[in-house]
Amino acid sequence: MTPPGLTIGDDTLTERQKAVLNAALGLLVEGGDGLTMTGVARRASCSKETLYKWFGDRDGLLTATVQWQAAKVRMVPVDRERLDARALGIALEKFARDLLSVLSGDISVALNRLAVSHAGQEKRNLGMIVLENGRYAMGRRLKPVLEAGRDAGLLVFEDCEAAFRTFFGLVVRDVQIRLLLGDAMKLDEKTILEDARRAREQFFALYGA
Amino acid sequence: MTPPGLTIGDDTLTERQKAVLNAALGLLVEGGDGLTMTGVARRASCSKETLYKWFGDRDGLLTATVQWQAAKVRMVPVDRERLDARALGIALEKFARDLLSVLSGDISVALNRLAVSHAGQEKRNLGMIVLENGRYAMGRRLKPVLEAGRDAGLLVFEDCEAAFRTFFGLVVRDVQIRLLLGDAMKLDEKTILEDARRAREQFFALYGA
DNA sequence: CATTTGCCGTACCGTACGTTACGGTTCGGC
DNA sequence: GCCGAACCGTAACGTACGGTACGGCAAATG
Repeated sequence: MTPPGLTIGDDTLTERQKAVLNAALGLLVEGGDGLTMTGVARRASCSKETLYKWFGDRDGLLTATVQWQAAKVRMVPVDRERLDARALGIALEKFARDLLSVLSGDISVALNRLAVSHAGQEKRNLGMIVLENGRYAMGRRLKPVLEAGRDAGLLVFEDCEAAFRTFFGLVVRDVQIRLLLGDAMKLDEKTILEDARRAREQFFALYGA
Repeated sequence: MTPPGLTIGDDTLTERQKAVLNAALGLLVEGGDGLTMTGVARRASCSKETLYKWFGDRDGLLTATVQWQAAKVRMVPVDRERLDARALGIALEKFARDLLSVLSGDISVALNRLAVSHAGQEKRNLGMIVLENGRYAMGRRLKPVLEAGRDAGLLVFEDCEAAFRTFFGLVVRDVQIRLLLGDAMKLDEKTILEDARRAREQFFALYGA
């Protein structure tokens, strides 16, 4: 059994365990209520006893599932070499595209729904995990780019965190909450490209030197 | 029993029924899992038989609760008389303050968590109700103001919906998703005022004539 | 070959909760 | 005062699901 509190990564899991967590992810995407211990055991062709041996209890399985998915979506970091206005704009736009793509994906929606509903109860760990690997990871990833842009004289801001949150708002707008609430909005590749370009332009209009 | 599909308003409910729904709201805010039929009956000092007689089943009670809360938070409409740049800025800033105040309130967070978790199952009605009385109601309320600003030559945009969504993003940013995920961020009166002012300034910088 | 280990499949248990049923009480109308 | 409707409080039922126990089997281990 995985010790509680230990971060689950790619190497601390056997292939069989990864398969089990992928089965849980599939069940979660197909509809939040299908994710029962019996359902996971049947989908993964394993016994419930094994689930409890490996993950402790239902919460442990859910936590491991969320962490496993978080470990899978490591986005490529942005390089801050040769930073001119064009390169910075490309980096920001690519970041926006990646963010919208992940956010609008079935897995992200299902995972955020699960974490949000668990944050309503006493168990807030799932919410914190999603926050840490979602919103906060985004900030840690983009802030060096923003600061590099400021150092290069391309951007003007005092509070980097505030600048990132504005960029976040310009990119995401009402997309995430509408998706979480079940709004059947279409977010195809073309829309994402347009949204990312618009967010970049608006961000430069607000923070460009 | 309330016929299914009928919109529950302020006048279609007796005082006793409103008290029951307020009890359900209180239970919901105190922790999503406390909202059981037995819990509501005990809190409202009524019998479960009465609950089922009035609301049909648990889903009906939840739907009525959400609609009842939505009926309570009718925000004051913005008047479009005497629209100069200063009046428009004040209207936008007040809208932003109201939006942030409602969004960060305990009831809104609890209600959105409930609706989000229900959107993950097959029953999407709660999510649609919250969307209709939340995000969409905001759009219907602000769009006339934006168009009046455009008619007065104060704002420049082609797509009113897009302009509203940008304003929404500038105001809300990451606040709602962080609150829904259980982030213990403080959003006191001072912060809301500053956020609203910043959102107004940024929106004017992007869409001002 | 004998033994241990790990795991599958399944049956089982306890609990929580939605739902129903029923006896007792209050209250307005005649 | 009498009646019926509405309602309260509680007990009871059915089910779903988290968690546990156990038999069997196959592969590793000696």
